[in-house]
Amino acid sequence: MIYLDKTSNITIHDQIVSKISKLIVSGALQPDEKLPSVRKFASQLVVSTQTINKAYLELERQGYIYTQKNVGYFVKCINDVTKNEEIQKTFAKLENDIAYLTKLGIKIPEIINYIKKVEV
Amino acid sequence: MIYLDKTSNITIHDQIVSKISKLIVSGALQPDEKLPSVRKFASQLVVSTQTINKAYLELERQGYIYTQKNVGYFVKCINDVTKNEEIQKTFAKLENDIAYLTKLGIKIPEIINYIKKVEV
Amino acid sequence: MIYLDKTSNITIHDQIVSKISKLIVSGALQPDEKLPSVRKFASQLVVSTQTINKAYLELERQGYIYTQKNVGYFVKCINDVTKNEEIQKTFAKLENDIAYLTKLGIKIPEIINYIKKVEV
Amino acid sequence: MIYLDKTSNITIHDQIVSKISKLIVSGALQPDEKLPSVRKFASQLVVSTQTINKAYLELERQGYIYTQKNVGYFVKCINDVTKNEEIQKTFAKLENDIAYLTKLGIKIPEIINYIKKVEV
DNA sequence: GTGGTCTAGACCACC
DNA sequence: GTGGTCTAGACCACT
Repeated sequence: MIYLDKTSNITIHDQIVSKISKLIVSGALQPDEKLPSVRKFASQLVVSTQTINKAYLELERQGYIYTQKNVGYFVKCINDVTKNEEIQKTFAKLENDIAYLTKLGIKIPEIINYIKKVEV
Repeated sequence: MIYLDKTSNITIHDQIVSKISKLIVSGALQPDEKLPSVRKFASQLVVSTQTINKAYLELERQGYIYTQKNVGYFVKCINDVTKNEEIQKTFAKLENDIAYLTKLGIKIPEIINYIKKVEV
Repeated sequence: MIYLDKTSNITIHDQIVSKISKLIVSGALQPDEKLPSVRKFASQLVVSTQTINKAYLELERQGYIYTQKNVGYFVKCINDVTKNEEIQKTFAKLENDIAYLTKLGIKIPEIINYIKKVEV
Repeated sequence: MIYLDKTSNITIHDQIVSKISKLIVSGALQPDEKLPSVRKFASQLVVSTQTINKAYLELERQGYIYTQKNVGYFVKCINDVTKNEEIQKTFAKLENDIAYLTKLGIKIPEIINYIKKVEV
């Protein structure tokens, strides 16, 4: 289930786009799986249908989903290119945060130790 | 110098708050160092003075800076508590991204190797 | 055979109406020729019978076809008046496009040269 | 001034997109010229602000205009590539209509004569 | 006053 | 029931 922060500075439809796309890329949503209908999803998340519409349109524009009129929205098969892009973006964020941590006085070995604990 | 993304969904004053606070916590801005005047900063960043004002007020509220009337805004001495909070938040983000990377098929040792390369 | 663009903004039954009427006026469909039954046509075009029904009713209203109950829909004899209307409408569109081309910097002689090549 | 057909099957925002883009490509709207504000245009055309918004967003996506937040929408400099695309599309329509006219019994020389008269 | 977002409710074409 | 469009009115951040 998706949790939305309605007080956030990030727009609601962008939050939805971001979460759905993550679910797709990570495989939690399988190719050709049907997404909730605009109306059902809107009532589930307690937002207007237009907000869902905008999110779905954006996901379609970004290549994550496709639409069949009068039928519904479906998950596209994510190719390796898209996946690699996601990996690159995430590594970039990682690098950024690690740089920040070192500025805060944390040494790389400490970070690596932390990550190894995450693994468990 | 600060770069702002005026097309971003994140509000401009929030971008400023986020960047200044990072500069402070990481030590790039030293305690009691004077920040640019509202007007100068506004003209530097090509935004309105109100936007800078709002950013400074928020930074003051969050405890990063203090104000001396008719003199200017200054960097507060960041205590260890604040620093630790930052570290905790950053580690939380790190953990999040690592979880995402593993879902994308990257193994922890690969991530660690990547981090070691960053170190160089 | 008719090709439909189901992603178009133009409604499906309007696309059908437009294509059938062109086939009739241009003589590809001869007077008193029987049109496909609603059900067959619907399954051929992979649309619902209601859509075909609506298209046929509209074609009847516009005077292109007539219906014999329990028998089917048939092509009407297109009189010269209808034909002339079509010709006028098409010339109007032509004029429109030519005006646009001249605004784009294309000279009339170039357009005529292009048309002469089409002739071949 | 723009006239909208609210009874048309073509969506209102698409009508606006189509007309504005023609005005831009043909040079009636000059590069960096400011477009009407969302609200003013909406009240002029007697549509909702969202409809204008959608039209402007689409025009931006198609590369005809650009936006400066809190300032307005402006006409982009149309490069020759875009112009050539427009010319190609219009010639395609022309060819289509000419084919239809010939099916209706009009000979190419007649069409050329007609065009020459348009020239006057 | 500017763009941008959101809601709640409505209507349409289609399945 | 499905997506798609539209309205009218509201609030926000920024100039």
